[in-house]
Amino acid sequence: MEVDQPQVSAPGTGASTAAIENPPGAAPSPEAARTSPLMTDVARAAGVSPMTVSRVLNGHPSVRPETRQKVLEAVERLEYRRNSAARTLATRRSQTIGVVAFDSTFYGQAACVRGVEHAARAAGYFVSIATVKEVNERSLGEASDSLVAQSVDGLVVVTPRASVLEELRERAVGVAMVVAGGSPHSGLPTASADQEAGGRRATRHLLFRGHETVWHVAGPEDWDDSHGRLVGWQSALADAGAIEPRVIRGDWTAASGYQAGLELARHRDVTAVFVANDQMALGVMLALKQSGRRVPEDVSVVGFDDIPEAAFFDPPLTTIRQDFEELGRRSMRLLLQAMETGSVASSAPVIPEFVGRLSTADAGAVANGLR
Amino acid sequence: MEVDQPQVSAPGTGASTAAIENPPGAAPSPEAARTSPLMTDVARAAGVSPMTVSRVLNGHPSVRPETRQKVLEAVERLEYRRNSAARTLATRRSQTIGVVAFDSTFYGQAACVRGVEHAARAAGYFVSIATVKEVNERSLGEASDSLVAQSVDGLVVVTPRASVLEELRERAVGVAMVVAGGSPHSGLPTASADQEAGGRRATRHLLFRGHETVWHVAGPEDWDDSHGRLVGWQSALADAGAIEPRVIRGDWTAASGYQAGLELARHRDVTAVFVANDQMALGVMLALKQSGRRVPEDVSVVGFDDIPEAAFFDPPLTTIRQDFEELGRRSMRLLLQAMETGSVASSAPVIPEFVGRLSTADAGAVANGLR
DNA sequence: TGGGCGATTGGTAGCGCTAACATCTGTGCC
DNA sequence: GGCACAGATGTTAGCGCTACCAATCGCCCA
Repeated sequence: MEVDQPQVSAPGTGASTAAIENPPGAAPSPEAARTSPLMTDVARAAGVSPMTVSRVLNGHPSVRPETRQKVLEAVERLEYRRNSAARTLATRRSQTIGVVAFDSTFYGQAACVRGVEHAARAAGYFVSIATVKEVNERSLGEASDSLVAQSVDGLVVVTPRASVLEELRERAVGVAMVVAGGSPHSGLPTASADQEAGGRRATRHLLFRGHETVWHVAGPEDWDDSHGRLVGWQSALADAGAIEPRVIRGDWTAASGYQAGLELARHRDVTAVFVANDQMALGVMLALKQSGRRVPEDVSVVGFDDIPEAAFFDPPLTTIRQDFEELGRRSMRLLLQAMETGSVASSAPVIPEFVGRLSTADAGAVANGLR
Repeated sequence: MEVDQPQVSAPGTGASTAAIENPPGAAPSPEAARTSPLMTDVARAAGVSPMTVSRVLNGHPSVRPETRQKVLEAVERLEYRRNSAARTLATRRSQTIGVVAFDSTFYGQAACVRGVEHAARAAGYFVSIATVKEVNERSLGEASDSLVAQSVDGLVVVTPRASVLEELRERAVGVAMVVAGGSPHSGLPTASADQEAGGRRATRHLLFRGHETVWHVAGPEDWDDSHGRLVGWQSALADAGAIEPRVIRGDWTAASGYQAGLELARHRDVTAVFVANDQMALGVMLALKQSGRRVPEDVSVVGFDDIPEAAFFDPPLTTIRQDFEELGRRSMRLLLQAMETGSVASSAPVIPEFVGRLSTADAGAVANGLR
């Protein structure tokens, strides 16, 4: 059988027949720019080979300045945009990093994702996000799968629960991966804040103010942050020889804080409470006040996070500030490192900062000039 | 430039050199499957052609069930993942939609982005996000460019200011684009909430309660939402024949609300305030209270948005609820439509809902049992 | 003055997938 | 029984870019 050799597409014979009759340099006719220009078009316009265009666009050093100039002008003139799919296919790198995040309106999570995103863009990466409604192996796995399917170059997992990551490491083989938040003991490079130090700081503040002991409204049991803050609280109590009241659990929402506040109000001896986040502290304070306990005169309250609204609660909330964006930035830095070197060192935990406001007072002191 | 460097993470570096002498022909060692399997591999494993594998994976109808089964099993067995860059290159569709959003911690924006994301994933699309720090032509343009460079199939712009979109339409040629939030008059398909109706509702509520007039703390002038709420307030006032007090401007933050509250406190005749969002309302209330004005006994306050914390402000805030996630979902629906049909109809604005709580009282009524 | 070296540039061959055809079954019908 | 026809599968040729190597050029030193 005769194999008729199909027309070898000689360079210059370009694909589009229409383009042939369109002399270069002509004013862009309305019909002309049907499809967006290709690297070949730029090359032709600049009088160089496609390869040279590629080199210019990739910042390759050995291109003569004037050649580079010509190419850049052609790029400008044709409004050329490199096709990233083709680039990804050829280089096996997508210039995209994936973010797996817990889908919540919690300030901290959102701010952290923001930090990652900005750092990524600053480093020249695109960002693809997948949020999960529940934090468990399966959902995180699916999310990371979908990101890996997009061939991301790296993965930042913003998760409250590091224990859940074991399996993820296996699913996302070949992709650099770091964790933001969570405990730094996950076996993966992690950027985290020292929750325990924060919890200790909050508790000590209340103890120093003369309170015999400090109650604690904790977050969900399965969050590393909850755990850290609780442990910090316990250790500060132990150091001071104070008795440890029963822990009350919330779910981070103001509503759960309100419930916790109602329960606290039933105990006549409560004078100081460390609440594991600001939203819950808001609820706690409302419940306390509605139960006839003044804040801070009767009960002092310390929150955690320092969300932007905390300074405008009534009373303004004493709290522990976390820099979530910084956390995001750090994890991105870690990821860049991991992608380049394969290194796996976690960065040292950030120490949260104490922010004194008006929701705390000395024990037993019916404040006079506090408000 | 360096090629893939299979950095063995094991501490014992000596082991890696030994691995080089790994003789060929040995049983599939753990080292073997260096690269991920290709469609060709699946095809071979299933005893069919690559094209058939492709068809199965794309849900093409004309594949015999048993063939499909064989292929799926092979896919499973080899843990095959389709390379999306290659797919994108071949199909010219990336299965990714881009989201351009204003980079803020504002609850509404974040919730809206979430809504988009979930709807997108439900529809089988990846989501790539670019946030901008400032809302102007240039920054939005850059963000959308970077998304378009990723060859997204569609674009959702979550913007507070629709006027800024003119230029965007030209830059993102060939990409379907819709707007979430903003005014519905941008010339682009838009999913929005009826801010004006919300503002009117809030103002009327206060008027009905017997207040002679209602003051307004507005958002930034250049946000469509601010404008709509303000117009609603004005129209309700006009309808009632009430005089229109001077507008006080904030920037959405609680801090700016606090400043506004301080100013309001200087006017002895203020008995009712409609604040353009809940965060500012929080600040307003604190300033009012610190200035010796009780809420709601002396001054009634209505917010806007119904953020999750609003119910736990002190007093719990009467407000206008917006369903931001629904907004996101709607804009995604619009986008899918636009991508399929090229249609450009905006969806009807959602009407925000009134939520009565304790921050409002009848004019002049020194409430007894309100708390 | 010739060979060699580095800096520049070009050609070729894919990256992994799918659209569009070509081919091969099996079926129903006259 | 042969032919049209549809369903199931295979073959070919790119999608737009870059890695790799080859070719070319200028310039230096012996």
